[in-house]
Amino acid sequence: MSKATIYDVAGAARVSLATVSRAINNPEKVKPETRERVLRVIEELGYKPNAFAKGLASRKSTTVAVIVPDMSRASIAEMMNGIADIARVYKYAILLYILDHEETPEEDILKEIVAAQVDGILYLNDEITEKQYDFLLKIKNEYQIPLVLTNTIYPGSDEIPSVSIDYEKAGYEITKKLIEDGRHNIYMVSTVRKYMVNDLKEAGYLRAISEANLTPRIMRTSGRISINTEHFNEYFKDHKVDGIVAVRDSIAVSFMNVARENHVKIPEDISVAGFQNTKYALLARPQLTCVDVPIYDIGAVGMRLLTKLMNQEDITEPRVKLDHSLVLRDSTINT
Amino acid sequence: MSKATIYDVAGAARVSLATVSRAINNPEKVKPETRERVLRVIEELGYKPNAFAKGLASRKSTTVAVIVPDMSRASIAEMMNGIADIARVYKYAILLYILDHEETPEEDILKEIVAAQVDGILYLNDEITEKQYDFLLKIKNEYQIPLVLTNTIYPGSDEIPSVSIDYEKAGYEITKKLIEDGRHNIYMVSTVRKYMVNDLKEAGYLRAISEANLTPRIMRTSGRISINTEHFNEYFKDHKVDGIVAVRDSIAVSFMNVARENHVKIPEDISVAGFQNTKYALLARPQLTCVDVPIYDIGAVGMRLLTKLMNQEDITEPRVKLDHSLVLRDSTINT
DNA sequence: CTGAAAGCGCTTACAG
DNA sequence: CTGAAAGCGCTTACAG
Repeated sequence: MSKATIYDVAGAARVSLATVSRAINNPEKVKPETRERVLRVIEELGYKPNAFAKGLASRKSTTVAVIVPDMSRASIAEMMNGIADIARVYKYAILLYILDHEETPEEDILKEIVAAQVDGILYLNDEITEKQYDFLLKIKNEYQIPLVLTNTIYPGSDEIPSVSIDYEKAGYEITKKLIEDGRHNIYMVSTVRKYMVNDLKEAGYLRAISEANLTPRIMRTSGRISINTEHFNEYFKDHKVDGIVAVRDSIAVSFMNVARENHVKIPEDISVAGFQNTKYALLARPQLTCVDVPIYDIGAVGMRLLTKLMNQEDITEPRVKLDHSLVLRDSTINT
Repeated sequence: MSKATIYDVAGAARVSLATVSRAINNPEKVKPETRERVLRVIEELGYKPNAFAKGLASRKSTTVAVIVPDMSRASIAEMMNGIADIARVYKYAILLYILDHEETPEEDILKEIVAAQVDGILYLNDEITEKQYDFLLKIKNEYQIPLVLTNTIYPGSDEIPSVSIDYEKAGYEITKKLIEDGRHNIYMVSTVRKYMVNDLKEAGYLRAISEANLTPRIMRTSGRISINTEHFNEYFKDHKVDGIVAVRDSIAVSFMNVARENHVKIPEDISVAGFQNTKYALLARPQLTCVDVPIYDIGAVGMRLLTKLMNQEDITEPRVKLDHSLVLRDSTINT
């Protein structure tokens, strides 16, 4: 049996194709006996409705598009697991779009997504320019495709719902933790590239620093180890530092390595903290203190929110913020 | 303009819808002037062919399914980047299926994939049971859907093409390297769970060990840090060891941490090596010697192979093996 | 080179 | 509760 169609099922079950369709999609509208008979035939024939025909006729695809910047970022990958698990529960298929920065204009990809007739879009890119945001808004409004930002927050507008943690607060808390360690020269190590969430972490850092009447010091470097290692070595030759809050665990670990090579002791001389609570933090020595970001949950809740939107349910809060926590380990003093 | 259809374009360009279709799909069959006119209208109207109608009518979806076990494994994520980049070149969309071990029977997922009418399937799961393989074969033969195994090798059969490196050889080479370090009690640290590729790494290890007339010692533990840390601590209390080949970088790093905590020096006392050349290897201290697996390329070549299959092109070699290399760092002696 | 028409496999009012 | 029929938006022989 290559592919059984609805006609084959209808024939074998001696009903019309309309009844087959109902037995599948609106079982309660079909007499139990008929339904059973039809379902049995479906089973026997291994029938599966052709997704294209279904999508064309119903104008619903039960497919969502997930747009991600770069799969190999640890946070994105784990978020995908959360998204996929919830998508499965609600029977949505996932069309994956990985952005290749700059090469394919994002507009083209979005057009493609519209053509694919997805029922909803999950946007995981953590840097959004105003232009991109406007484009997303256009998609939402013109094409009426529900849209959720996951682990991204667009500061200006609430129009597109988002799910993340309160990064500003997290940045504030982790900085405060280092201040409690008795540190006075605390640097935030952020990225050269602008990411919305890193801006928020920086804002939280600045709030804590200013509250404590310390001098804010933000260093921007690269997420690439080979680059930031150099950079750390150079930069901290003539900078006094006793505390580091890095926007990513891996950057914090990278810093710790450089510190050790310069015979600086952690946490005795410098307290170090990161963000995310990845495997990097656990494998590092000393183990890294960091903000635990519930990244799986962010994906799951984002997908769940999208299903609500696709069902036209009312959303009470357009900006969902999940709880985070501080994980204290050996890279800070923790008195 | 919500969604322009082919009729809108045909009307505005004063041609039939057949001509519009041709202008898009077989431009050479349309008179240049007509074509230009049509294309201009398409541009103006922002027309994109409805993917469902197109799929239904043409019985091709220009979509491939990618089946993965767990997104958050570093190798899978990076492979996805390679897959996506090539998919884009050939205009294929990606339907992502993440397996939730045990919960949803894989058969159901595969049925779903068949229903989705994908043109091809990339299978990234690195453990395949005989039953699963038979099922994949059935899909390939009954439904005629091209299939490629990526970074997985099924030992028994060549029927489904695969792309990977020569893991047996890599296992052999890295073990040999430790033997050259002068090690005699070399353990392979593998996983409790059976993965095809780890079997191959073990086979290579065994070959090198037996060639050198040493005693093979395979320890199986978990990829989870909390578990394997305990396990290492316990196990190596009464086992002499001077060399470790771990099947994954992160396991090797985890071992190095335990060793250091037991005041064992690396590489002086024990040479340690891993597999993959991930960021873990670079962030570790000492930096980890390992087999470099061109994981992005494996994804890219796998996708490329699939496009050939989908175009009915002939495949000369069903088992593509990409080159790997040994990256020597400070966790081995490297005389 | 172009158009009219059939058909892809479903869903969904509309009757009955 | 069930069936006949229109329609979803395309592609593709078949004529011309």
